[in-house]
Amino acid sequence: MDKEQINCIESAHSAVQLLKGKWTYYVIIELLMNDIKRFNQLKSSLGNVNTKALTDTLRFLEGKGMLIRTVYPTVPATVEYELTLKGKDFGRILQQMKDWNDKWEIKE
Amino acid sequence: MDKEQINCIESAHSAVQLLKGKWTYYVIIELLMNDIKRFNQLKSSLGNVNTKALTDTLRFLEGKGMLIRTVYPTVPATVEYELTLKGKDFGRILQQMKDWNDKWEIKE
DNA sequence: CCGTATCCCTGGCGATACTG
DNA sequence: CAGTATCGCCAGGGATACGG
Repeated sequence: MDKEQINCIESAHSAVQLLKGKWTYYVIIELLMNDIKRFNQLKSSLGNVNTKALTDTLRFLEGKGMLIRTVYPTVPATVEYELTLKGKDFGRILQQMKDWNDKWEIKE
Repeated sequence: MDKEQINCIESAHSAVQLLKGKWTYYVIIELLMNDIKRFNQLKSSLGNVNTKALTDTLRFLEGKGMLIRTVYPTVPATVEYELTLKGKDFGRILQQMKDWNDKWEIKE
């Protein structure tokens, strides 16, 4: 890896930010696996996150253009979340992280 | 990306943890660019992090096998930090994050 | 020079109750 | 069902001073 490349890596910063939150990573994984999920489906899948943490996370990812929130005017309300193309493409990064981890984890 | 692949991505978890800390990312970048740096060199490169935050970060990364800490018994003490092979290989992930970001960032 | 030792403070997150 | 609204905690970081 040459120096110029590395120098430019600083622009990885905004991608890194996406993984700072405690739940962002798990939400993305869930939506990669299931395409579409409703609020409470996500909530139970993630082992009962509290509602505030989950809504904060979803709003954050929506703001970053990672997912789409769709509200259906039913009673009671139905809301579906799914990844955008950008969000789905992020899966490649997670895949590479997995590969890296498998490669370097301690074996005994 | 098929479902089985995605399911396994959960093992990306420990790679994700490496980016949670406020300074881990920047330390790795610095050491990718410079191979070897001493404590105060890192400190000033990172825009004067406070000492505690930096030592915590360095100890954390050392514990994860990302870097090597070498102490030279000079007076005053000299300490050098450099990435391990594992740490250097992590650069590929950051590179891909940069590529992803360039691909999807908003242009206007 | 390279930290350790304190103290402090903030914001991310949790628990819970309540609404359209 | 899908949140919003409060309140509170506490771990991660910051500022500073001191030690080998």
